[in-house]
Amino acid sequence: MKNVADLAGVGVKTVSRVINQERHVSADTIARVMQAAEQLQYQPDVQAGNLRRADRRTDTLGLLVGSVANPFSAAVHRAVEDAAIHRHVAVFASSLDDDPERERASVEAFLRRRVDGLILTTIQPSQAYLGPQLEQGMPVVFVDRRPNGLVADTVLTDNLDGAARATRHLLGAGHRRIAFLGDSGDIYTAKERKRGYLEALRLEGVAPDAELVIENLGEEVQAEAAVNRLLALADPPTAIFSAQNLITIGVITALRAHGASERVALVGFDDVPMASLLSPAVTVIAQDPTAIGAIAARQIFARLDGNAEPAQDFIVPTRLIERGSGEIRPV
Amino acid sequence: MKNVADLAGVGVKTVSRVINQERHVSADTIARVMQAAEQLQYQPDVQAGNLRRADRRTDTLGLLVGSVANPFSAAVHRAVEDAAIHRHVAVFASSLDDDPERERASVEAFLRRRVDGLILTTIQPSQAYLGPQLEQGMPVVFVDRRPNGLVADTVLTDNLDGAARATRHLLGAGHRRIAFLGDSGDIYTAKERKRGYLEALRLEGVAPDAELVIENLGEEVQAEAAVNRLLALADPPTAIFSAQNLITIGVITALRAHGASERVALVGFDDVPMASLLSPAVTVIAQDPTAIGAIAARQIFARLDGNAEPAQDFIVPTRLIERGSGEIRPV
DNA sequence: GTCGCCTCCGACAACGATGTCAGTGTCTAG
DNA sequence: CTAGACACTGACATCGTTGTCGGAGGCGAC
Repeated sequence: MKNVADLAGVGVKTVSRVINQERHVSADTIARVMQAAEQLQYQPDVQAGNLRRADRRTDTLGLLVGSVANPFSAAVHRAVEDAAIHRHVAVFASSLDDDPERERASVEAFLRRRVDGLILTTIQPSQAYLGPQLEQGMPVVFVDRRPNGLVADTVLTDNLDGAARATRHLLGAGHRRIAFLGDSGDIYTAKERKRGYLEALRLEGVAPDAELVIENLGEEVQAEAAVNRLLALADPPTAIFSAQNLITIGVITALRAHGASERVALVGFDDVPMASLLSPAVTVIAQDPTAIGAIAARQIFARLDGNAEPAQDFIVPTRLIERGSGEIRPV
Repeated sequence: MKNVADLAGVGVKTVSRVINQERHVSADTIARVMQAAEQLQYQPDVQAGNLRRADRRTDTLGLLVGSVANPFSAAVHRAVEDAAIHRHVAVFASSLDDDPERERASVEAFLRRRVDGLILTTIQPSQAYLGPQLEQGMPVVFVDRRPNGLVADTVLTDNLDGAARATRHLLGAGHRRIAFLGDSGDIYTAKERKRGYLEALRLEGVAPDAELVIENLGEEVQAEAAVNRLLALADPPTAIFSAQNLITIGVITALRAHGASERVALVGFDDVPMASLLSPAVTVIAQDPTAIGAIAARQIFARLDGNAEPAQDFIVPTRLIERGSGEIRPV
């Protein structure tokens, strides 16, 4: 900036005024400064400005999602980015990988860089460590999973309702032996979805069978193995509710291998890529990651703009997409 | 930092020394400072430090990809993140959307934030505007597309070879009427893939038919329409080479609708999600986005660590995955 | 005892920008 | 002609941190 000022023959403050489009600079001076800035390829340093600026904004956001390579997370990321770009806010994106240590490291990295706000998916047993930041007025929005030990804005899929709906859909097709395949019970969404499954069974008067409930499936191959076990039972399930994306894919693979995909009904939680092109096409409870990201970003910016209402929950509804696999009736 | 110093009863410089683990601080003082920092939940401001620090590093990277929601881009992003996290480097990720204005805005946003390096996918006709940064020693690596008006490290899929291989594969199955479906000829990868297609035809002595070459397909529905047109020709193609991800999906949808998916052969460039679960399963030329991201990050860090060799091209090979659709023989 | 070296520590300037304030010049109303 | 308002400008302090430098004290070698 000093160089620009020297070249234009003005003081640094005047350059600052021109760059920030403040008033009280003559047209002539503006032209000279602009030309000098152009000539020197001057780019202001937002961090340095931020140091002295009154509002202390860095125009930067920290986003922590499951994994930037996961389609659900990627859609959330994209929605956040689209909201941020309009405000000239840049987004730091990190992957959680359901690793508590990564949560800690990422949040710390964000805070050291003085982001204006945080959008977080979490795995640690408690997020109380963010208390000081919240009190200082930093906007924090949790997405996909509810925080513990802290009250803050949270954007959630309606997991309970979606899982119940999936289960009711299968019950409605006449199924009574419906298996539940889910991932680790430590994860908020997994717990909720299992709860929805059990509740729907209860309301219909169907006693849950522990044999049909398999959890802690982290990867596709584990889901495949689980299906293999289920189909080998004396009284195998006639339908499967798969409570997560990758698990659904594992289930499809395993059912195919057994030649059972036209016989055993399947409803998955969270949409699967290419679902409508598979045969049978896959019935799912679709989430709306774009809405989740958009709402989270909107709330962050509302807070930055002064909204000081009490923390709020945003529940994003799911949508049942009937494509075929969920409408198979028991034999 | 001032507060920590006061609380610990030492000077600010001593706090700085403790935080940065410099030598010449007594164990007793270290303990006092650490305790004060803990008590005040002190987080150093990396940007302020960077202002004065000799190396001027912000431990920050700018990454511009096609779209963070696209699986290919997401995999690149993930690979970059994994490399960065080990060096405590945070990544700004942005989406290009093949919009020149977005390229300009994103790069500017990165530069204003003084990132240590750039990993870019570009769309503008020239990247000469980055000349000054390159000269100042900022590492810039281009991924997926070659830059124009600038010599810099570049990581590319072997588009020419991959496209030629796809075409040869179809020729080898006996096809002579092979359609080419690609996106905008303005895009580097599209040009290269078309070149590979034409070259393979030429080497085999097959005259290209302009009727069978359709370009500028940006979205799935356009690809579907193109297939409809192709199948309505007097002498329709017996095979299709689809030069991009989304186009391949559109082709599959359209072939299905015509009941032609078991009759018309298909090879796609870039893998498609769930490809092996479709019927017929989709034969593709798979790219390796993880390798691309990893190589780009490695090169950025090598440059930051002082590597000053001339700019280099990294060509990442493709892999032909035969799954069925590409092995259909002409009737 | 003195010199030199080393450890430990803090005062101060500086990084690149902005907020404050005061100074100059011009215009308008009385 | 003068006072007051307002446009325009730059000097200076400041943001949170680190580089430089010098001072105080301890220790070993001569």
